[in-house]
Amino acid sequence: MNSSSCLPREFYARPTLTVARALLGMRLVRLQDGVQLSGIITEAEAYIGQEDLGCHAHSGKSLRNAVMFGPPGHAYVYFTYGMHWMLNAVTERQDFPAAVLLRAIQPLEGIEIISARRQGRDTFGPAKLTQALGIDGTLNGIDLCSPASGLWIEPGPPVPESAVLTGPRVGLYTVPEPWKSIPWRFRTAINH
DNA sequence: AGCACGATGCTCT
DNA sequence: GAGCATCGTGCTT
Repeated sequence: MNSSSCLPREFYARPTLTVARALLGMRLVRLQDGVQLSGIITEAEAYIGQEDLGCHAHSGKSLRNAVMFGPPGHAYVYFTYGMHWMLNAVTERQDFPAAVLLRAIQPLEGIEIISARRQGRDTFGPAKLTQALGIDGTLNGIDLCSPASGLWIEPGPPVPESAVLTGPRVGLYTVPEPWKSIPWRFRTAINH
């Protein structure tokens, strides 16, 4: 696959809900040690600005969330629950902290390697996705619009509106309403 | 098929 | 010291 076809920065420099929806069906590509792995994005969630009490940026800029305050099209990768890495794509304009959490892929290239890393289990889950593609904190802040970083997103098969499901974001147990239930989760209706 | 729980360590108050 | 944008196991229905 041609790595020059990574999505341009203007793709990410749009409203976060637009980007989250548009990422469904796109191909997430990881080039690591000369081996290319990829998968179709099937689930994503929007985290939008300091008003959003579910967003890491809600209490201001910190060392951890600083990348979200930067320019769009970069990877915000953070560590949680003592063992899991999460991958986000930064959206909107510089200084407006927002991002899309990538929550699931359907493996496309490098299926044997992915299967081995996952010990035969699925890749539907934000930490499963990063484990499958070998994504960790060393990729925090990298530019998704440059293939040199080894991680980028390319166009993929379009997902029709009829195949898009929405609902509340996952895992925000202690986040107050309306943020806890606002339907900012997008997924492709496929049988797992 | 669904729920409860333990693992495990970083970040910020 | 508390709280995680989770996962896999093991137990219950």
